[in-house]
Amino acid sequence: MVKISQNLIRRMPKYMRVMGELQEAGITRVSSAELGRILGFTASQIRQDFSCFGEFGLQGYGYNVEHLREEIGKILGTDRGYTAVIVGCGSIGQALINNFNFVDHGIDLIAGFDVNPERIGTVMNHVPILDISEMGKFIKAHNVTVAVLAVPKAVALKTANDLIEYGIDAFWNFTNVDVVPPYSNVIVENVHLSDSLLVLSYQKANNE
Amino acid sequence: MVKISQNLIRRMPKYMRVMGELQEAGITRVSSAELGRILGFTASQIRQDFSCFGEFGLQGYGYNVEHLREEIGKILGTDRGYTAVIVGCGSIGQALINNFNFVDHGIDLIAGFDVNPERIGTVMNHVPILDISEMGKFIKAHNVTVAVLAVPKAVALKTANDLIEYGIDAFWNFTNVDVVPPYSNVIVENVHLSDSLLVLSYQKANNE
DNA sequence: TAGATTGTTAATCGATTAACAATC
DNA sequence: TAGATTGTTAATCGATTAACAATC
Repeated sequence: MVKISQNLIRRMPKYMRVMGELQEAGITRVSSAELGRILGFTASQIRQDFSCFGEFGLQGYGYNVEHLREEIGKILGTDRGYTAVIVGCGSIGQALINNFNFVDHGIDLIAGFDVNPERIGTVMNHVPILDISEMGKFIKAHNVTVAVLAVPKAVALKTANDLIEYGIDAFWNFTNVDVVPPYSNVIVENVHLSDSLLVLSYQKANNE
Repeated sequence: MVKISQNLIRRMPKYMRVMGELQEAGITRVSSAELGRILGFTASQIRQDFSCFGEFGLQGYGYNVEHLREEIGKILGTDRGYTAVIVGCGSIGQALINNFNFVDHGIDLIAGFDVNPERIGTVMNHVPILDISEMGKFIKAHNVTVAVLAVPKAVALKTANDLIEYGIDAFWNFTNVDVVPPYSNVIVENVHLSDSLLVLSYQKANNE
């Protein structure tokens, strides 16, 4: 198979999103030209992108929306039954528990962990909040795929190291701490809100 | 001046972050080679990047950390005295108010807006929460630079259009709704958490 | 001065776009 | 069949890297 560039990987979720919207709108087929119009990409790029993973279209017809969506889902791993826990249930953790639809991404959010006794034992949006001291046992018992790291900066590194010890090898990292360097087989996706806001500031400052 | 690529713009906040860390650590000078080691970039790329904006270094010496940080700040607009309001103070909005350090990005968060009477009139982390019906008047009176959009999906488009009418032309968009298409002179920075999680899922699914 | 490191030009590499034969 | 649109190869474009003269 061809080399999958970082740029291409970041475009895949966008294809996924559009396929969902088309499906909801009851549209059953779509051409690369139409997809290009929707996303602001060239038709060429879209066909090139898909061809890196297989042949999903039909000459003279285009792409079947449902089928393409399924295939992209397989590529992105949304069909794998992944599970997640949120570590740190402060305001960021709670915002994710209450607002982010993990199920839509094929991920089952099975628990939150915190140190605050007022939170421990509660249930937020069907997710039980457990004592962080039980985390090791829980993770070993439940085959957890992803740890959502939303703890305070000061304990980010220590918590990440603990999680790695418990067998976690994929982090969705909301702390502004680089938690990865030496562990090359640990996957970290950083959510750098800072970078995002600074890009906006740049655009504003250089708009005219 | 040279053309500034999107890739370069997205690297600038990372340089900014490292300069801050170096400064905190009391380091006063740094070479492109050392920066490259820290960030995982080539020294060549770093010099090339900086040269798009000016000459900030000194042959045989490298870059003065404080000076370079200041210059990058100017490029990113952190010295412009921008102000922001948060529109929608549900859990995402509150998480930002309580956790995100706007001041570190040179931005003054001056108000939140909501429809919920229980929130209106309160103060969160020094930020007053006001009735959304007063938003138009407030924005016209206070020269607001950025609107942080954190309202429910259903009212995202309507709220964005209102804000544009009140004179807002820069959005930090936490809704999963594209709020921009036709308004070409409105800047939108989308925080697509979905995309981020799907990339993580992809990496996990294709790790071995 | 000798050593270090920049800013910049040229070379390479990779990603996007264009073109088109294959085929539904 | 004629029209449409894919998958793929080739051409172009842009971004990264290498090299080096300038100079602190």
